[in-house]
Amino acid sequence: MYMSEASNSARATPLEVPDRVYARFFSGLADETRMRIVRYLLNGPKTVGEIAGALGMSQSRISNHLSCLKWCGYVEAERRGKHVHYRLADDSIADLIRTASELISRNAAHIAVCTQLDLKP
Amino acid sequence: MYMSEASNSARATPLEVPDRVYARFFSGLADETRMRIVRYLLNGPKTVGEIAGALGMSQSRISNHLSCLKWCGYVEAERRGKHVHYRLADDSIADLIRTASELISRNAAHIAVCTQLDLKP
DNA sequence: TTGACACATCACGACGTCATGATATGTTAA
DNA sequence: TTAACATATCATGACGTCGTGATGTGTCAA
Repeated sequence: MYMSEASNSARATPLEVPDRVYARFFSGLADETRMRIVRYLLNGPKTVGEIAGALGMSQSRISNHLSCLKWCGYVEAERRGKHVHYRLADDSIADLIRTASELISRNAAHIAVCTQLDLKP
Repeated sequence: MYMSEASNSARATPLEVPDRVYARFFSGLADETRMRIVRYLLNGPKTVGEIAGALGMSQSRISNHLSCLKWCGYVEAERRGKHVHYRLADDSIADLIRTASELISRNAAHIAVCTQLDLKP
């Protein structure tokens, strides 16, 4: 899904995160399907099939989004036999979502109808 | 991209946020230009012209993105004479960015070999 | 080895989002 | 009022991202 040039170097403790990387990172949560997956994984590790079944979506769709989430660092995968178990990669992802929900709760009505540059209130 | 809402929650508490709204909210930060604007506004309120000048971008481009950020609740606008001053709408937006930077930094090793996030500064 | 299962990847069409440049709205001062 | 400035909005074309369905890869058991 995502395409980009390969990176050349990254320091062990990068103090400056380029805005482009921030944007890429947040784009991981800027999709309803991926958001559903991430929030579903708050319940604990799940296999691809479990996620697909729980969300009522095709296996390829879930797998595609999981691979996107993995690249962005939201989830980690571990193969166990035929299955691959996915889990959230870090506890602070829950913090991120909690902070967002607080911000959203103050402006939910507007956000729901936000259509980016094509505003039609 | 946008699908209808899948059956998601059963009767929600007032604070429950639909995943599609989460996605919309995070899409506000899922663009490099908007990310630059938001981070620039961490320095304090600025007019449209100031932002456009500082970032070297056209006025219409900045204005378009500001209107998007406003709808998503990231910024607030206040007109003073001919100018419109924009500021971050909430202090916790800085928290959101800081948490993200920690997550990104924590994944430096993985991101270093990531072919989808370009880390060049 | 074969078959079945679980998951990953790919190509394609549909549609969303971007930057640009032209134009419209609003504000102030002369 | 008019002119100049600051900002907002719109139409267009380029490009990115989505979901689907087909196909590829990996694992295990018989």
